[in-house]
Amino acid sequence: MNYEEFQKCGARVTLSLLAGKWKPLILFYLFTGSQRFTDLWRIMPRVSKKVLLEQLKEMEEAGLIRRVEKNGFPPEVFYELSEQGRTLGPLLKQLDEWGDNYIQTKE
Amino acid sequence: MNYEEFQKCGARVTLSLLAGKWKPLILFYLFTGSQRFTDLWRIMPRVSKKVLLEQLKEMEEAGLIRRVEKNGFPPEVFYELSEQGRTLGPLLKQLDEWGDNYIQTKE
DNA sequence: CCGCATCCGTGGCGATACTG
DNA sequence: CAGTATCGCCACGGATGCGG
Repeated sequence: MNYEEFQKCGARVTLSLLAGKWKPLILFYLFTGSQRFTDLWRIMPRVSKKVLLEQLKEMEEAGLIRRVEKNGFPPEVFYELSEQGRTLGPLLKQLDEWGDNYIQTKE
Repeated sequence: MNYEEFQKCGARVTLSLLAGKWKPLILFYLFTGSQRFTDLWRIMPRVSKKVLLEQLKEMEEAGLIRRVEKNGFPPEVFYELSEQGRTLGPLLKQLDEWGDNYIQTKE
């Protein structure tokens, strides 16, 4: 495997989708159900709205989540997992388990 | 789960260990066996020695790989997976498979 | 409430040259 | 050959304020 092949390989692609600082956390929350933007934002007090929007937009373009807008004023926007995004479940679980195990061995 | 918990959660830890631009590729190569530094470097023509060394050092400190030095001149240094690093095998495989699948659905 | 524009600091990454 | 020193870029993330 050379560099070009590596860039296209599955592992690289997957990691690039999860690479954003807040994306895994967003995914974890969305696994608990559809979330309103302002609620997502409130749960993560340290992220600016701008950045949160960026990450959501990227994930939406990647097809991992869906943006659901309810017309009216004030606006009401929900974000939820797509089918594609839901398939990340087992992967996130394994990432989590490996990490927990790793932490154990370091203590 | 709040932000602080998230920072310590397993998934986050795992992702942080794999986050370097060249780390997954390094791991893939090391899974094929112990590698001399200069060979690793030759295989990845686009990375500078400085950066490659940085990533190797971080992975060594994380306990994922081992640095094996053979005394003499010119110096001869090999890098190889630790037991800990070897346990990443199934995880990398799953990352790769999910990514391949993802790419399929995009075509 | 949601999204966008602007400005800015920082760190990861890279190029290059040099030492033992 | 392996590693260090120096310099610079730029994308990412963050702070703040405006507008629909």
